[in-house]
Amino acid sequence: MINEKYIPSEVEAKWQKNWAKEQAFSTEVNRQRPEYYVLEMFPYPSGNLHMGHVRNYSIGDVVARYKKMQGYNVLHPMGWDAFGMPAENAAIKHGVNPADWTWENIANMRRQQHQLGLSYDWDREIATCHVEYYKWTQWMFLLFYEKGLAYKKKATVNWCNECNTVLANEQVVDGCCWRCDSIVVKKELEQWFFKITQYADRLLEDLKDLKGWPDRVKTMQENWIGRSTGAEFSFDVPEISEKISVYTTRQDTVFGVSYVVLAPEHPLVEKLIAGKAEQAAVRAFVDRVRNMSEISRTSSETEKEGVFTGAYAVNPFNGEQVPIWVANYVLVEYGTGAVMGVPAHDQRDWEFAVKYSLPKRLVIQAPNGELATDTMTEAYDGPGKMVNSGEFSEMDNQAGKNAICTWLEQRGIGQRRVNYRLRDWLVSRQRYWGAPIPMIYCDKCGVVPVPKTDLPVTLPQNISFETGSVSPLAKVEEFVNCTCPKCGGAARRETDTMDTFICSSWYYFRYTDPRNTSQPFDSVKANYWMPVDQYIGGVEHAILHLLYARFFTKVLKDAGLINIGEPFKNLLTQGMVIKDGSKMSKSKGNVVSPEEIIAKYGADTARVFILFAAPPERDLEWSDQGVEGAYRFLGRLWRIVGHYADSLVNAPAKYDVNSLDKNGRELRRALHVTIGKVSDAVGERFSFNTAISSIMELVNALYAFKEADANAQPGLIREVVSGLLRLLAPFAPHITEELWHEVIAEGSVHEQAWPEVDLEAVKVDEVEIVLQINGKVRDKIIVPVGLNATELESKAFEQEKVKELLAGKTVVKVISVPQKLVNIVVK
RNA sequence: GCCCGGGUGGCGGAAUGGCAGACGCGGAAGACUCAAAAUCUUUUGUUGGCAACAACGUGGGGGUUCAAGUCCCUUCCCGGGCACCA
Repeated sequence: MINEKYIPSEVEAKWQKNWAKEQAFSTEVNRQRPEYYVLEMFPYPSGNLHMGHVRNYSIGDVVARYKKMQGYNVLHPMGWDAFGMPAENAAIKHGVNPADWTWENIANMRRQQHQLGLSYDWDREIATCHVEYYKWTQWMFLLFYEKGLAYKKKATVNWCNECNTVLANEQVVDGCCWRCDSIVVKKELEQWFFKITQYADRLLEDLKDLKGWPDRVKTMQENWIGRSTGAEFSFDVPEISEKISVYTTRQDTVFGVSYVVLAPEHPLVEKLIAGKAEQAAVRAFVDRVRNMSEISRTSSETEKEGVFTGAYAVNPFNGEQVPIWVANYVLVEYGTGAVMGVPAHDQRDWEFAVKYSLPKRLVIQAPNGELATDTMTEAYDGPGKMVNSGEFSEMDNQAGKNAICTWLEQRGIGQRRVNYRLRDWLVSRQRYWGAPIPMIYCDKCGVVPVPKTDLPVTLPQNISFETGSVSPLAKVEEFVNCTCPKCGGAARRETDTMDTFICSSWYYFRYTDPRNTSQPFDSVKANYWMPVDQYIGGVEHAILHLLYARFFTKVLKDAGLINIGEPFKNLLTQGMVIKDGSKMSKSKGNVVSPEEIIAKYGADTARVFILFAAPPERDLEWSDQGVEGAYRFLGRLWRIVGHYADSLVNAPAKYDVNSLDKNGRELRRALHVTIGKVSDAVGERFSFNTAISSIMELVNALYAFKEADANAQPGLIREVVSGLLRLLAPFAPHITEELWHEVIAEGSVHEQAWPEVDLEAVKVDEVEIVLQINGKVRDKIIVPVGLNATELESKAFEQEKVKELLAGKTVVKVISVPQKLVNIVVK
């Protein structure tokens, strides 16, 4: 018997318990059915779900449930990105144990996820801080090391004073720390790196195959990788018997070089100025630039400044001596740390030359032939004909680029070169709460990897947290001191932990085989499920996580562990949840707590609202009244099904469709039109908002039917309600389950097949045709379906209103579109 | 500066080149009620008109087309990404 009033808390708790008991969403490899892997980015266990999570999981849950009803074997797991700074900060601030803090947060957030009624296979839950997980993260590190992809080097690295640790380039946003926003400084440190640059080309190339990714994300990755092609060659510096190697993409302009510039950190600077009058000035300049912050140093707004070294280099193309400068706009990390200056054809060089009165020489003439350095006001970087370029003069500059390279290669003084903006991934962190890097330092044997059989390297408990610049693990004697696996002598452990982005770079593989104790995952299982068919998360990971995960996947493929090269086939980047015009945040005080909303309206309402209020990729404006609307809609559904409950329970499963009257046929048509619309919206377009609006229309149609026809055929009502509940089930899983159970059948609505359109039901025998005169709607007529253009036209001219409006006018043209409209053009 | 998104009623948002504003919110009216809430029904782009109806209307300006929110050109505004990468 259906309760008169819809009380979500009762319905939802009941079914959540039931699904948990039945393990309704557990999955195994099954080759009888097509597989489908839907994944939402796993959360950091901060303690509470926020609306962004609710949105993320609601979207994923709709996809998972829909695919399941379509007959797919669906994998839909959940876990925790559980290592990271907040746990450690809580430890420092409140003296709690990071592990305890993390596990408590996980427990709370898991409880909140249960309240949302998400269809996860909870047997596959993982947490990256669990020793059975990070053991395999360490295994991955060793794999990278074996493959020569993990190495240690001393380098200038990004350091965050607030977080007391180094950061990867990807984690520096506008010169600030991605996590705490404080200014990042440079430090010279010996650190572990992953050789992601070795995969730069493939990471770039394979973007083309990611048809299911938003262009925006692909473009961002493309920019980040920043591939360029050009030439590298040397300028001789006879006075010190050295060469300065430069990289350029504009080798076609080599005859226009009027100076060579080094980065302040370039290793040759000291040698060049040794004993020269310029020595003091150059050193002062270099010191000043080095002390500039990263932000002002790399901003294109910063004025180009430089200083002459007093030394000269020889242009190998024309033998000219050109001055060597040091300037702030040259970066030591990119290319060779030295560039050739061609003021006429590079805007930066132009500005620099103007400031220091360096000569400009035109070597590319524009197609209109009007360029001259005296009349130019800025550099010309367009295409053209090479001039003043010796044997290359008169060549098209594109062809010239090639010819110059060939010239260099033939003489052995240079070659074609590809360069990337992407740098290797700095993966060490001077923090406690992360996976320890499984490396050992032995005085005799040097750097020795921990044997895989000795894993895991366990994080010690009972550790004291004081702020300082050494890694917390370095202070734990029992952890640091160990024996060398090679010689058995006394040795020390690496005390840095891994960047947590390593943990999240392979978790989607672990889900495919989460309890494996002998390997990170079984290849057969991973190959069955992978790639992830639909990945869903925020666009803020467009570069970070999504680039690292792609890198990992390629390395694992090369290592023979899997047979796919890309982890995520389709990517949906959801928009933010906004309130009062800005992102929900504690500091803005505009946070709406999911738990409160669920307590007041239920999870179904929260889900329906959040999916209905905006398309998934766009930002979503939170509206309390909108939530009320979603709640009202579910109430309306509840009541209309309740109204028909008696006849539904006794309804026949089959009935004679031909016996329906006009109202009945229309209702049945509404059902099947809705099935078509919702299937298209959910399955093809991820347009959940319009899917829900179509379902709302069907409910409205049911109310209209009730008003019009008191004696409904039970068979028809059953067909409609059964279809309606199945259509809504992925969105509002609890209420549909309850109603299904009460009025349709014993089993779960979520085990049912997705409804199919009956084309017969959708057919109509009359259509409305719009009559336009000069493109303006003047009348509408109902005509039998299938009239051709000519028949329609004559019908149109028969209309009294049309005749009236045409009186005294000349018909110029008539456009007649069957099933749609007739447009009469008159003068 | 460059590259992506986006600009549609009072609001969130719909519209394979073919009736702009589906659906929801908000507003108005009616029914039920002693009354209110809840619910159900009707209505609701703007302007003019008692009305039938007409004109206007998708950031601005041009264009293509019988027909443009949708295609093309141009311009403005908002959001995001990249930005001395040679």
